[in-house]
Amino acid sequence: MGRKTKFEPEKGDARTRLLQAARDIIRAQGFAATSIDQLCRAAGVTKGAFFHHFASKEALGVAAAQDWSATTGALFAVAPYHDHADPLARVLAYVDFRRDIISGEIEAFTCLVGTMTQEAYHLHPAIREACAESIFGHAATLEPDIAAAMAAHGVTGVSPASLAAHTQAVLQGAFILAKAADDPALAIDSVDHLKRYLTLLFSQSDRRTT
Amino acid sequence: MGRKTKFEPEKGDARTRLLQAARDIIRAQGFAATSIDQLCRAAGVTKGAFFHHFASKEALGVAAAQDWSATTGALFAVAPYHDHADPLARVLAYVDFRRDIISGEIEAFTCLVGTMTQEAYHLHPAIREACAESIFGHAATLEPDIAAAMAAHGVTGVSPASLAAHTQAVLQGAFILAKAADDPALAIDSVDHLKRYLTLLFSQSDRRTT
DNA sequence: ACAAAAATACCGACCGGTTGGTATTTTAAC
DNA sequence: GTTAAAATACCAACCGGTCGGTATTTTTGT
Repeated sequence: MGRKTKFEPEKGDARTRLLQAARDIIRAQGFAATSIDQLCRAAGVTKGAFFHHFASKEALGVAAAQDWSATTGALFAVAPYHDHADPLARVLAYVDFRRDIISGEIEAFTCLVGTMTQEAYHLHPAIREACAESIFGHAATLEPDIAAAMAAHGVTGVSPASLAAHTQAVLQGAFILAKAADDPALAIDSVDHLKRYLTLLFSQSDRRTT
Repeated sequence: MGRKTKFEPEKGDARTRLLQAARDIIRAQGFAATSIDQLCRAAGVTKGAFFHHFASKEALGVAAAQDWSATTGALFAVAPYHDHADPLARVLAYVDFRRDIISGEIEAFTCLVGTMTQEAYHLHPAIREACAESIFGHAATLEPDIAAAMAAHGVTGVSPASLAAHTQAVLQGAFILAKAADDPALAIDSVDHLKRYLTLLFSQSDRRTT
């Protein structure tokens, strides 16, 4: 029942290293353009190890999406934007938090599952599903705060789920623009527009009704 | 010394058919997952014809992006949203126009260059550049109307270029969400949020200042 | 007017390397 | 000693790209 590698204990096991390599390389190159050999080379493992842990390249894609959900989920769960007392303040602080992440190399702040969705939605339904769960699962974590803020400010005409999804759409689109222009500033601009939208949406309704 | 074909075999030109196949197949599968053989099969031409017209697969990608710019540019140039007298009405009608396009099969309404940008920004700089020119070139066509609407409604604090770029970010993000959920409705929702943002942004400033 | 010359358009067999994946063997933990 | 983890060796299909060749059209010298 050999479970752990005696050597290189700090680097983790083959599966973890492959998942890390997948996260970094697929974000930069995309899923289809990333070969299993390249992944193995980057992770420092052999092909035999790869197919011991993953049944296929598609299975690796699914696992990478799930791993992405887990790691980003943990990151957002402890992020400071939850600390505000007012629900609207929490929502706006979330947007600020997303904005602050955008800097440096593009492949360091862009979204793995957004990238994979584009390529896999037609060819690899299993990956598409895992990506969808990641995106909409994360969006769902915003819904309670959005719903509370809407109730507090009397905003009607939109659903919390739709608004939560829209924040993710803006972020995904911002990443595409940053990639196209090869400049993170474009992404930051769009996130600023998103914050302005939320501010206007919630302040406008205050004047109308309660 | 024959230089150019005076009268092209107009309709069924191999180059044109390859470009059409590229537009359709790459939108569904992505650039890397689309093989030259598949393109040739779909276009009904041979590999010899492919490499007669395009120096490489990357060159095909660049040509496809440029072709996309040309065809969509022609479509938007004659679109009815230009007919409104008021610049803000033109901007909002543009958003409506984009919204109305979203229906049916996902690969029919999504954006070729947005899809290619994700995959090519790191591996194929030439494609990234062609995609960027397509996206930001289109955004630039919106700037005069946005600038006029801002002047008319006294909107300050944002640049016309940034707002034009943001409309494209929302659209690109909306496409990703539609792909992830396999449902165009998600994309329509985000475009609705975009229109609400523009409405709020331009109406709010009216109250404050000129 | 006419044909040689040259360029374009297209074909499809073929090449070497790479791909995702398999089969078998070795290593190491309990 | 058993069993999981990982390494090695290997494969057939496919990849982007090349190449020699043909057919057709346009240019051009006369």
